[in-house]
Parts: sequence; C-alpha cells; structure tokens
Amino acid sequence: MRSTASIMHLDLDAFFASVEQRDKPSLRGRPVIVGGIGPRGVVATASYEARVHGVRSAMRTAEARARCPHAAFLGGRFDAYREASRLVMDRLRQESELIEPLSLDEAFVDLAAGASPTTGFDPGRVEHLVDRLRADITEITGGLTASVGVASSKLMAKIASEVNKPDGVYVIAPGTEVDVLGPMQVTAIPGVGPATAERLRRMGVLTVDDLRRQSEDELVRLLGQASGRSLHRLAVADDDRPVVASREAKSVSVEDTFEQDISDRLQLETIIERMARTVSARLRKNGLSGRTVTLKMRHHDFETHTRSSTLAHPTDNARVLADKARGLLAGEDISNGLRLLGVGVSGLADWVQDDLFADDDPDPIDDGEADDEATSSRPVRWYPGMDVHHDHHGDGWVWGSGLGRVTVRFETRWTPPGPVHTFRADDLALGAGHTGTLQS
DNA sequence: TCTGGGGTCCTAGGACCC
DNA sequence: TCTGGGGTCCTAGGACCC
Repeated sequence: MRSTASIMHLDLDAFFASVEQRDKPSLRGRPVIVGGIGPRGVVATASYEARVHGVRSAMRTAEARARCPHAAFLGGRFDAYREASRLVMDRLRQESELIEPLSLDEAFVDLAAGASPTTGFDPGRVEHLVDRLRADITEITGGLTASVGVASSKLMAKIASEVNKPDGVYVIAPGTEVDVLGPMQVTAIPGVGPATAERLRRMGVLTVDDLRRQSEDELVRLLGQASGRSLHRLAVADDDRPVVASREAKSVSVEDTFEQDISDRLQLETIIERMARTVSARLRKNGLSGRTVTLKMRHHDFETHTRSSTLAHPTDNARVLADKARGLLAGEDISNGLRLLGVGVSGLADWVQDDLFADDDPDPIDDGEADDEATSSRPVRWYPGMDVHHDHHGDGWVWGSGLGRVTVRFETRWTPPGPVHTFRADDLALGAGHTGTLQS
C-alpha cells in the first residue's frame, strides 16, 4: 500500500454490449445481450437496459430470454471488441508506461511510473487526469464509457472502480482504506467467490470487518496457505502487489460445448483433430510451443474431467497434439455422451528446437512402404514458418510436421507436376504467404 | 433445452532423486 | 534393515476472474 493514490483501475462499462450499441444505433437505449445464443449459451455481457430486468453475466441465455424477451441477443464480434480494446489500451499507455491489461475491458495503470518523470506524480491532479482520460476514451472509441478507481493499491483501486459504475470515478484517499473496506461484504475482495464466501459465512464472517477479527492461522486452516495468508492481509487493505506490464501466456486451449451430447468416438476424434489444429495455429502465431497436452471432457451430467500427458519436448505441431489428445480420450468411458470437449497445451516455451522434432513427432508414413499409382512418398525441404500437417488438399491428404525435414504423403492421385514443385502454403489452406519447395 | 470460453493460481498426492 | 527429509516434476481437480 502506497502513501499516494497512484494506482488506477479502469473498467469499460458493459463492454461487449456497448460496442454493439455504438455500431448499431437502433440498439441504443434498448436491452442488448451478448453471449452464447445457442440452446446451451450463457450471457457474456448485458447492457444496463437489460440489467434492469435482472439479466446478469453468466446467466443462461434461456433464462435471459425469459426475463427480457424483447432484448437483442447477439453472438459477439470479437474482432470489433479487440480493436476497441486496443484503442483504449493505447490511450492508457500515454498516461503511463506501466499498464497491466487484465482482459479486453480492464486494466491497471501505475500512475507513479508515469508520463512526467520530471514532476513526478501529483496526487492533486488525479481527478483532472481521470476526467481527461475518460473523455478521451469516449471520443477515441466513438462513445464507450469507462469507470475508474484510483487508490493506493490494486485491491482498493479495483474496488473503487465499482463504486460509481457505470461512467463514474472514485478516488480513495490514502489512509481511509480500512474504513472504506471494512463494512463491505467479503465478496467485494477479488478472489473471494461463492465457495470461499460460504466457508467464511459458516464461521460467521460476512463483512471485511468480520474477516479482520480472524487470526491468520484460522484463515490458513480454513482456506489453505496461499488464500489464508493473502486474505488476512487484504482484510486490512495491506496490498503491495505491483502493476506488472506483461505476463507471458502459460497455456493455450480451445473448448466447445455441443448443442447435443456426443457419444460417438469417431466424431469426438474428428473434433479433437480440429481443435488441435486451432491450438497449433495459435501457438505458432505467438511463437510458442508446449509440452503438456490436456484433454478436457464434460459429461452429460456436467461432471468434468481432465486428462493430461507430457511430451519429451515442446511442440506446436497439430498432429502431435491431436495424437496425444486422442490417446487421452481412448481410456475414457464416453458411452453416456460428452457435452463439452477441450484441447489445451501448457508448459509453454517460446521457441522450438527443431532437431528435437524428429523424436516426438511420430511419422504416420511408413517410409519403406511400396509406392503405387495412388501413393508417392518423398522428402520435403521445409523452411521456417512453413507448416503442413494433416490437411486435406484437393483430392489428397498431406501429412507433415513443423520445422526441419518431414515426409509428405499424397494419399490419392494428386502428385506434384515435376521433380520440384513449388507451392504456396495458402494453396494448402494452411495460412498465407509462405513458399516451400517439394523435392523428389 | 440448467449451467460458455479463455485463462490464472493453488492444492495435494505420488514418483523420483539426492 | 529401517528411517529421514527436501526438492522437483507430473497429474487431477477446484476456485476464481472477465
């Protein structure tokens, strides 16, 4: 906790819904609900007009429809949200070189790490700074509003931004943190969710003041080392967590809830392959590779299990990921059907040692296999950035791996025209712009 | 028509090694 | 033969956040 209110938390109001209202004037002033619009969808964001009817984030869309049938239900346009977010984050970076985005619509800003190193941070000018910032954001984004909290710590800044939401500001004067925090419900503290709140309630702890009367040992017994200790400190607004500019990704995953449960193993395997390709593409886009593959399964009764397995070396290869994930599915009883399947990778490294690829990259092609008219098997020289992996091309299937030497198999009658065939990766629907040479 | 999708962090137990 | 810790890695699950 600092002696000055120099940490800002900014939160865009009803972000997804507000972007939709901005881009479609007919939605302004009307309830707008963005989220899953399928039978198993939930609400991501409800505009304030919809909140009046009791619609909330994470509510089932079916219930939202019942409460607010006249609302506009939208599936979401993430490219538009990302772009609006970028504009806002760029503006925040003008305020301070140290900003910490928490999501598309939220960030901490360390004002003391700020823009004017000569004069330093001036607490007296915070209100002015925030007014200007909020006006700029509304202008830059074409009408979005933000709520802002400023305080001496992350904890209090985040709490402060809630106070006058939407389109409001709250500054917590240094020295008053405990007075402000004390009467609040424990759930006001970020990290205290329903499960923790219920455990605390059974001890008679409802407010932060109640929490403060518990010993650290007691909280550790109840909640474990990390949560117990941290909550004991947060209860007295003791928080010195720094604003951290960028954190590296720890995992990449894709998951999907099906409209109807699926119990067909082949169908699930096909879905796994598609998901592995998506994960692979995202890894490559970010220059990452990972070692631990996780398969997530949610059964018909909502029981959720994960199975994971760790490779000897990091990979970003779709086929390696798919093979591993399929193997994890093999041991599972899916006879009653899955409602969700997910594929993820963790244990990320930011580079790939291509020599190692040969080891953890089981080649589906038997090199010694006899060629016939329909099949040819020949080595390919691969260039960095190129990628072919188990993709349908024209009337053939192309198999391959990431960097280094790979073998490509044309399972049907598509054969390269000549001894050396140059092609572009986008010919193979694998992403544009790269050129490779196929040598025979 | 109960209960999204993308993450992070923490805990706990077992294996394995020194 | 018995009795140790400590550290790290791996796996599984759970709470929480937006």
